[in-house]
Amino acid sequence: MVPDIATPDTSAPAATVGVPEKPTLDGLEQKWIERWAAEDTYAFDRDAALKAPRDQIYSIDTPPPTASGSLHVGHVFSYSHTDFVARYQRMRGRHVYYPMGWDDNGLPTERRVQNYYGVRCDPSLHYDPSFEPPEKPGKDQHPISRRNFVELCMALTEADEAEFEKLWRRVGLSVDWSNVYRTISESSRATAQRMFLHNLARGEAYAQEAPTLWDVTFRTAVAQAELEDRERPGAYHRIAFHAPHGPVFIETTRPELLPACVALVAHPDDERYQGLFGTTVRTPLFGVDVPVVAHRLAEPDKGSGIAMICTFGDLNDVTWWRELQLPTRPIVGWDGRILADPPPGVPAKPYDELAGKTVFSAQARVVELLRESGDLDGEPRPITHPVKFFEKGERPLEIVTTRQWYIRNGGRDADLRDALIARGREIQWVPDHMRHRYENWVEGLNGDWLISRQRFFGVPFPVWYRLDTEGEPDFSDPILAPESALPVDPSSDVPEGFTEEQRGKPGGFMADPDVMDTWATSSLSPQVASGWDTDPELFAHVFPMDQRPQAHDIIRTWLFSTVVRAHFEHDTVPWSHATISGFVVDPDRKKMSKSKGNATTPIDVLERYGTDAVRWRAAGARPGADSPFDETQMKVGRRLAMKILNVGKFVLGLGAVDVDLASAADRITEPIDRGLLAGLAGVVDEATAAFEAFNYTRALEVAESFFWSFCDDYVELVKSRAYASGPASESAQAALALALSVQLRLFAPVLPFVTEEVWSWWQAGSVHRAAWPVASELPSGGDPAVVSAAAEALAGVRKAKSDAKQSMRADVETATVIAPAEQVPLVEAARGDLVDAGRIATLSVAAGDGPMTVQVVLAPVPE
RNA sequence: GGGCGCGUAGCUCAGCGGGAGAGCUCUCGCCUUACAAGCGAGCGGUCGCAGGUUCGAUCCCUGCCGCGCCCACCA
Repeated sequence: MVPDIATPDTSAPAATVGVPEKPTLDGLEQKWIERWAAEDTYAFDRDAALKAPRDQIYSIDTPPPTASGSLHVGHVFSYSHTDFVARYQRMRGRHVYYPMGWDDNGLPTERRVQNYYGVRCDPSLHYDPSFEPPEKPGKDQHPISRRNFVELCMALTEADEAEFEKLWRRVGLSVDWSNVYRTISESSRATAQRMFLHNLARGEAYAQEAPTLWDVTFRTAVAQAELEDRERPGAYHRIAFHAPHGPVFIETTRPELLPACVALVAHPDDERYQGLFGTTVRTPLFGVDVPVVAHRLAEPDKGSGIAMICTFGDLNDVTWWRELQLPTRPIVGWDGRILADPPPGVPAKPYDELAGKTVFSAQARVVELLRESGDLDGEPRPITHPVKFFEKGERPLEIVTTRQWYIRNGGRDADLRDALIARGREIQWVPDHMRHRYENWVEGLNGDWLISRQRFFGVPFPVWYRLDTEGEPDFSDPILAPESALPVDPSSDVPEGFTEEQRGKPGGFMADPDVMDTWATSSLSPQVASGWDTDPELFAHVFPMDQRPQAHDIIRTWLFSTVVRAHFEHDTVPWSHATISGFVVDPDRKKMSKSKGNATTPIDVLERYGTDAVRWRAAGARPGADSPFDETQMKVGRRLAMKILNVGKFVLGLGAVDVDLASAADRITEPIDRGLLAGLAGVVDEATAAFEAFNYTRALEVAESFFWSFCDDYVELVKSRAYASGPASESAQAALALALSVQLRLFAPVLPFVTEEVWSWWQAGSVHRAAWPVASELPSGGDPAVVSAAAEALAGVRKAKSDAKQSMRADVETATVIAPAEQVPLVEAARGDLVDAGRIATLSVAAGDGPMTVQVVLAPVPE
């Protein structure tokens, strides 16, 4: 269904800039980028939008690119996809709200700053206003205060973002560049903190001390959504525990966790261990008595069927520990090393041999000790097995008990989970099957969303804690920042009723040291972009937004978390449509990414083929479909752009330039001219329907296929008539003018530069502010079959010339078209054009059986 | 192990119940006053395999094979 909406006035007065002698694509980008900026071509008219009904506004929740990252061709493709739709909607007459954002807070920026300047953040240091980063990063990272560090983050991201904007302008994104947001900006921070306080007040956010997946390199907690499995070498160690009636063998890949062992576990139905349940066994080396317990998660056919539970080796341990209410014996610290002191009940010997070691060297030592004590049965058996990593990390995750902030996401609450799945079904997914990714993920959640990170460049939690007389924090009764004060930085701001001198002192206060995870702030991109915190009037008009474009790999993170936040705060979905783009993959079908070294730099491709050609190629990748990068395709796009330029020049030179478009339809009398425009009307309808379904690929395809036949057949057929004068000539000129105008507008969303260029030769204003074409602006009643019949007959003549290895200019003495009876009048209707285009002296047309044939007698070739 | 998607010309892909298509590549031609970064013509496929439904299947159903992605498993 195509909504019936008002379209802007297009009867602009002709203001011919002039048709150039030799049109060229060179320099088009720079020329029009500057012009569009100067004329605010893509500005969002807030005042008009606020008066417009909601369905005349189109708002887009643009993905804010990671400012510290680098953009490759894949980004260019997916952002182009969104721009196609934005331009289409704008031409449909809608107020397109299309801001750009930069995701500049978080770990990626911190890493970039550390490497770029050779610094690291040490929160214990004081701010040094005179600090200047070294010219060249030194070998050792220079420690600086949090505020100095954040200042560097701000400076570097600003520079990065300026580069990004340049690229996006080059790509031709019709973004309103007066409306750019940053996820680290003051208003973004205020939005994130306000939303957090709302979540907290409603019980949707909470803090908890719990075992947490922990990256030992970055020394921060990470969330379930940020995990990935990597195959790593390991080994099964068969180890004897001591029971009264002999050894009990367990198999483990992590013998170094032996001192953290709190129990052995087997399946309740496992007959081998029935006698042991309820008894205790003694750990080797350490001699700690641990119970043997039963739990359904223990798998009889895995290893020896009985496993040791350690605090904590993996998530299964956490489950067992929680459900079986076992004690805690933590031995791994935040830095990934074995803690200095043994946990309660574990003897200092031989623990002291492990203290301070990495888990890797601790494992080696434990194996030696087990070998010496005779508790290692046989040799370790090497295996490879999947190990959980932080997706940005380099070392396996540990599980460390820490205090963290969470937001409920249905991972521990079936009702909430169902509600969020229902939200997913309110969204229209493009393509539809991407919904499964969402539901798959929500159904598989096994815990709430961990949003706190032990990092520096992010949005801090607007929370302080009172310190008791011993200087210990009281987490049970946090001091919350008042909403009127947001954003706050609790590490430098002081809560009401306290003074800075009381910070960290007994009886005083301390700041919550953590910052929010990137997704906890980017999940608010609709609110940030729509002015929830800054412009409630606008927010009421553009939210829920119309479209969330994004890639499929972050459905579980960005998309899901955005749904969660909108569900809690607004009791709605954040947008009506989620359009999911695929990846650009290399010829081996591997995802393009900088880290893999297979990424193609966009600027290079844009330089070589031109923006329109690259966008044309991008349009060939349908929503959700991965698409291989192939330079030969870019050439095809460039060829199309060139063709539009050339045919535009030619058609206008044929007299179309003087045609008054408003009355053109009345002067189109020739059947083939009317037939052409009837065919074009069908193309307009198809392209429109395709765009309404976000199928820019199909929209381009129908326009393009029509266009090539327009150039190769129709223009060739009518050009000599158009050259002449009289009513028949005027008919051709009017048809050419209308067809050019409509086709430029059909191509405008995908090929903004070349269409704007040709448009500017004879029309006032920007093609991108012109009305999307509608069938009703074209004369009705024509028969497209006239064009196809004439083209078929012309092809027959061309084939004869080609077979005779003659030029297409060769003269034809006689051409005899034998066609099905119904085609005869169609060919006759185009007789004059056919004779001219084929250089035919005598043309006869007759009815016959079977498909059309053309018998051609060529004129003798003069020597 | 679960889910999703995809297997159609050498390549990239459209078509999805009654004629197997497009572009690129390749071949052969053509200086044709819009375009030689062009134009014209042509070669090329038992539509992954096996069953089933149907008067009829590339298209619908079932199973299998292959590829990709997501999730789970991680003693």
